[in-house]
Amino acid sequence: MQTVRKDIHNSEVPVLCQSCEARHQGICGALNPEQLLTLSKATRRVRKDAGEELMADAMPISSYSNVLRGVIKLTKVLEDGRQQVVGLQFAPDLLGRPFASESRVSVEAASQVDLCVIPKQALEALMLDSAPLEHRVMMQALRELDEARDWMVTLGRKTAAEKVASFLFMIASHIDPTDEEARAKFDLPLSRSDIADFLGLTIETVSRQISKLKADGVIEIVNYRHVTVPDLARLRVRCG
Amino acid sequence: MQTVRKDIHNSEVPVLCQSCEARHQGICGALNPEQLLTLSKATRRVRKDAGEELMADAMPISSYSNVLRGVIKLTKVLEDGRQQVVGLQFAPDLLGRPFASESRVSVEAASQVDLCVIPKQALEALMLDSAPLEHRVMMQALRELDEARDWMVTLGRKTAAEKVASFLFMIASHIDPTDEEARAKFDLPLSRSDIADFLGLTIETVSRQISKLKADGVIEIVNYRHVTVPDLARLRVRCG
DNA sequence: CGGAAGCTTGAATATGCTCAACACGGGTGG
DNA sequence: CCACCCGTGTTGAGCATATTCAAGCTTCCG
Repeated sequence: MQTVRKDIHNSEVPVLCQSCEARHQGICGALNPEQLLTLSKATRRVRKDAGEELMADAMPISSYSNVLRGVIKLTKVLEDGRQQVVGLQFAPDLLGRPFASESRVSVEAASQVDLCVIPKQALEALMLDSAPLEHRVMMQALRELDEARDWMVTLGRKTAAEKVASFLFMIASHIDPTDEEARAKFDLPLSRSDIADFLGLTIETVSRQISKLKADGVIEIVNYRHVTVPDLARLRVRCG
Repeated sequence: MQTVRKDIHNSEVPVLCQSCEARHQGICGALNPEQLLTLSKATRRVRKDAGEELMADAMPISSYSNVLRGVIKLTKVLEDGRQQVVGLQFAPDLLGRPFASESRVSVEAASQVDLCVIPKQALEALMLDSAPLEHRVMMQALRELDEARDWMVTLGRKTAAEKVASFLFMIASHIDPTDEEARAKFDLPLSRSDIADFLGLTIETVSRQISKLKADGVIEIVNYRHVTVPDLARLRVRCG
């Protein structure tokens, strides 16, 4: 049962935003109805399929996007084609490097996604105007920095088995943020190839380690993508 | 020949700040003399030797610090002792995770450092008050995020040889930011052990790769720490 | 039913690690 | 002033882990 949340001046809240899941989360939560109205005049909702590129590395940025649904992957590529996933973004994250004219990563839809696209100018103007908004954008950047540093430990110091366990554990806690002792059930938002690029491994190694976790009864796999973890704590101890 | 820079109301600029190298850089550059005066009443200068720990992981934070001289390393440690350096900070960076009650990394002086220590309360109060200050802090966070992501590519996808070359290239460009075609000469701010922890390698592998670069004439080593790079472009191509 | 894409499994190989010995340089004390 | 010692760095040999290359298997779709 879903009810529309009440704003103080709900009549002033743009129609599109009234039913938006992200209205009170992410950056929009920092805006008053008036600011929301200004912003909403410039935004548009877009759906993208898995695999579509939203922004290329080193290309000019013309817009930010709110992630409303689905998973986005940020990647970097070496000249010879070696690829590394450097970040994953979920709803209600804001997409786009604030205050940069060029993207420093390539941005791609990992699953089907819904986005609320915001022109660069519009959001940056509003940020100069609204300290709470800028603050929220900063808090997201800081959270991403924490996550990146956590991941550096995984990339630099964990074994293949620990890397794969860490990845599964991260997805499990992100998608299904129940208790650590609980059972979890979810669909992997990434292909084996994406997981490999995220972990700095080959797809074969990822596959072998997943098979091993399955053989050891730590996870159950149906249909490649669908995973069940009977006991998250048992997965947790495999993360190193 | 060093001259003291003129502020509009130089008389109002605190004595300590007047001769401070970082006065117009880092976060202090975003402050007017009045704000600087308020802040300076709470700060104190501290010198730390290489190896001293400034902040422990998961411990409460009571202060921020401006790095005035030297190199700081941010590390994370796994339960079994495996260590990963997740960031390096140079002058005039601000030390300390903004708006967090606990540190998420362990902070250690990699060389002898001079710091300007700022109580947590004082800086955060000023940030709420001054959008330009908060903006500058955000810009640093975003730069650190960019750097972390660049480093994830190195950790995840580069060979040992490329990792070591990348590290030397990064230090060379940071310490001696001359042209890429130029000759560079500098002291390594990190021990072999720190370099290994930064690159996700062992000290033996780091040593071997440095020896190889030396044998190939890409770098010259005097005295372990002191490095000369006759041609940065030749080092650059080894970074992958 | 056939084909393609994505995934798994196996065998051989290479890259970086472990363990161990040794070298260098700086400081200390006889 | 030299001998010694300790921390730090280098080098070598054997080994383990993850990669490469190759084949075969699922699942999805036409």
